[in-house]
This record gives sequence, structure tokens and C-alpha cells, in this order.
Amino acid sequence: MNSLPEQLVDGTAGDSGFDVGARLRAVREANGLSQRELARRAGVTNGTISLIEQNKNSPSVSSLKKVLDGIPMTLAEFFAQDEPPQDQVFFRAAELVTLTRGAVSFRQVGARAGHALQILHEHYAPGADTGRAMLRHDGEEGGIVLRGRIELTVGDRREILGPGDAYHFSSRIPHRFRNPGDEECELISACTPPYL
Amino acid sequence: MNSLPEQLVDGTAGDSGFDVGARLRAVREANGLSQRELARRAGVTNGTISLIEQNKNSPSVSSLKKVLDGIPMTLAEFFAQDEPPQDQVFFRAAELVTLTRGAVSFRQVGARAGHALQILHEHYAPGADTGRAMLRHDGEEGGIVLRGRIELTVGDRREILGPGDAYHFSSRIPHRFRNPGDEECELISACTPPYL
DNA sequence: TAACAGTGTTTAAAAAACTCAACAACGCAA
DNA sequence: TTGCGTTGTTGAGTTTTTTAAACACTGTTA
Repeated sequence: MNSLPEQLVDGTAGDSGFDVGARLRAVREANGLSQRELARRAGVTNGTISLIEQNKNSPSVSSLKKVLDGIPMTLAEFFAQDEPPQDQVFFRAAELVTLTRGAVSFRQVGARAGHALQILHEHYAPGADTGRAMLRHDGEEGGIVLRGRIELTVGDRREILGPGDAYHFSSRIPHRFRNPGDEECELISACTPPYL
Repeated sequence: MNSLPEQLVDGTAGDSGFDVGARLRAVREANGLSQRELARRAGVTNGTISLIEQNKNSPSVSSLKKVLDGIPMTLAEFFAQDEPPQDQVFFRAAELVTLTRGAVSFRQVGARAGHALQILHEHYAPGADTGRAMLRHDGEEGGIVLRGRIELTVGDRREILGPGDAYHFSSRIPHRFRNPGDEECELISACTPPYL
């Protein structure tokens, strides 16, 4: 049942919001390689390269990786061209987006997507807690306490930090923030990549 | 003819030098999604997610993109790696390393090397200036002003920021900080990667 | 002109990914 | 306990990608 084996992804940007075919063709030509030469280096056939470049098929990650190895180029480099522009530089206090998660509020600097860095001005009400289920995600995070006290648990370590104290850890370690006092706690944090 | 339809990519990191399965599982769990919930949002079946996470198949770029759209996360973010060693987590106020550059002082959270994130508590004396020769380096940086005023020039844009105001830009754009007032200026900044 | 070496494209068969539906395991409430 | 809802995994069948080989086109050489 294939009366219309037309290209399933449309000819231009495809269904992926990222024009894999055009990107591969540009990269290949920028390196002065023919389809056949790249195919030989990559250990695939020239037909595969042709079809990918025309967006007539969507390569598997493993075959795309093989092809890029023949360039050579990493997957991250290949896709690291789609980051949106987004270039607001200055943010007035009133412009900071405020996010609320129960007794914790975050004032976020700029937008979340397309950046490698996220900066938050966080406020923890007395007793506020990010939850018993510990947080875990990629990247690193750190911060400095401005006011009040915060109890921070990272893996099997736990400390109570006060004004001027700071922290920095890999976000892959399970972690939890809790305000154990009667006073609001205020801190500024940064993390990479953004995760909220 | 499929006498050995075993997994072609080995169980761990696969043939791609990048463990797509483990990475997807980590990302999904970090966002608190079940395989089924992610599958529903992405418009694929839960079986697909399961097989990908076990590295029993290598998804096509278009299906991986669909899956990531349900997170949401871009392909570039997915393939961007990170490697944090070093593990001091808590830093008492007195422990913060202080660096001085003329009329500007930085109190640094943790060590500089081997991290993707650097956090600084900066103090600019009245008139302090990072110099007429504009700064330029890789990464992104941002911060929030706590006290005083700072004049920030980024490319051809210039603003004076006060308490609560913030900034965020690509460090590749030439930039310069200057305290134009009579009062000390204090701010907390973050940048990635570290550059001092 | 013909013969050749290079290019990218296209087709049928083989291989791999994807779907659908069933399965086993766990936690939780009745 | 039973029952229900959830989790992740698995097998049979369908769809898509990949291969291998042929095709059409270009520029060069004889």
C-alpha cells in the first residue's frame, strides 16, 4: 500500500522544524566532499546521503552520526545551529518574569529557551520546600544567599546557609531546598542549562 | 531473514559514542514524565520511548525531534554534553575567594576550572571600570544588581541599571562595566564557561 | 563524434524503526 | 486479600529507512 510514496517530510524544513537535509548538504559542501566521498568515509552508500539531503528520508541518529563522523563533526555541532536569536540584554526590575511554585517564587532574567544560562532571583517563604522528591536534572547550579536562611540537601550532604554563603554543585545529584526558619529567604542562583 | 534481530547498538553507549537512550531517560525523568505521558505529548507510542531508552533501536531524527518537542527540548540541547567533576557544594561567606582588579572586586563561588558555570559576587567602587578595551570571550553571562548603579555597554547598546535590574547577553559581544555614580555598586553575576 | 570519469538521483529488495496490543510488576485504596 | 491504575517491557505486523545497482547528466579527452 504505497500509492503515494512521496516525500513524507516536506521538501524544505521537514517536519522537524530543522532542515536536516539542507544542513547536511551545506556542511558537506563546506568541507569540499562529494556525496560518494562522504559516503565512503562514513561507511554508508551515496544513495543514503542523497536521500537525506533531499529530505526524502529522516536518518536514524546512528546513521546520521556515522555520516557526521566522515566530516568529521559531532551531533551537537550539527544541531547547534538552530538556537534562536533572542537578544534582549537589559531587563528592568519590573520586567523580570515571576514564576511561582507554592511557597517559592522565582524572578527570572530573560527567556528560558535558547540559552545556556538561567539566572533566578528566588524567594522562599518560611517553611517553603522544593519537596521530598529530590530534584535531578542535567547541568550545574549555584547561588549566593542574600537574606534569611536556607537548608540545602545535595546527595547525602546537608547544610544551612545564611547571608553571604554560597553553593555550587552538579544538578545530576539529587537536591532539595527548604527554608527552615521564620524569616523569608532570598537568594540569587544560576544554572545551566535552564530546566524550569 | 531475521535470525538475529538482536540489538545492533550495544546495550550501553551504542555505536554513536553518545548514549541516546540514557540521555533520553535522564531528561524524561528530570522532567517528571512517564514514558506514556511523554509519548502522548510527543505523538508517538510508549513502546517507542521504551525501545529508544534501552538502546534497542536508534530513533530517526524526525522521531527524536517529536519526542523532544514533548519535553520540550531542542536537538541542540539534547546533544550538548556536560562534564562536571569537582565537588565542594557549600561555601561559607568567609571561604569565597576574593579577586581584585583595581576598583572592582569579585567574590567567587567555588573553583574556577572544570565547571560550566561560574558565579561571582561583584563590587564596583565609584568610578570603577572594566576598561575601555571591551571584553569579549565565549559563553553567556548575566546578573542582577543588588545595590548602587552600573553602566553596562553591550555592543552598541548602553544602559544604566539599578537595584533589581538585570542583564543577560552572549559574551562574544564586546562589553564593558562601569560604575558612574558616587556609591559602591554590588551585583551578582553568572557566566558560562568561566573565563577569569 | 565517442568514451570516460565525475556528479547527483532513482528503484526494488533488505534491514531497521515504529505501532499496536498484550504482558508482568509495582503501589495504593477498598 | 482483591481490584484498579500505573509503570516499563515485549512480540507480531506495518511502515520507513538503507542498500545495491542502475540511471541521467555534466565536463574532459581522444
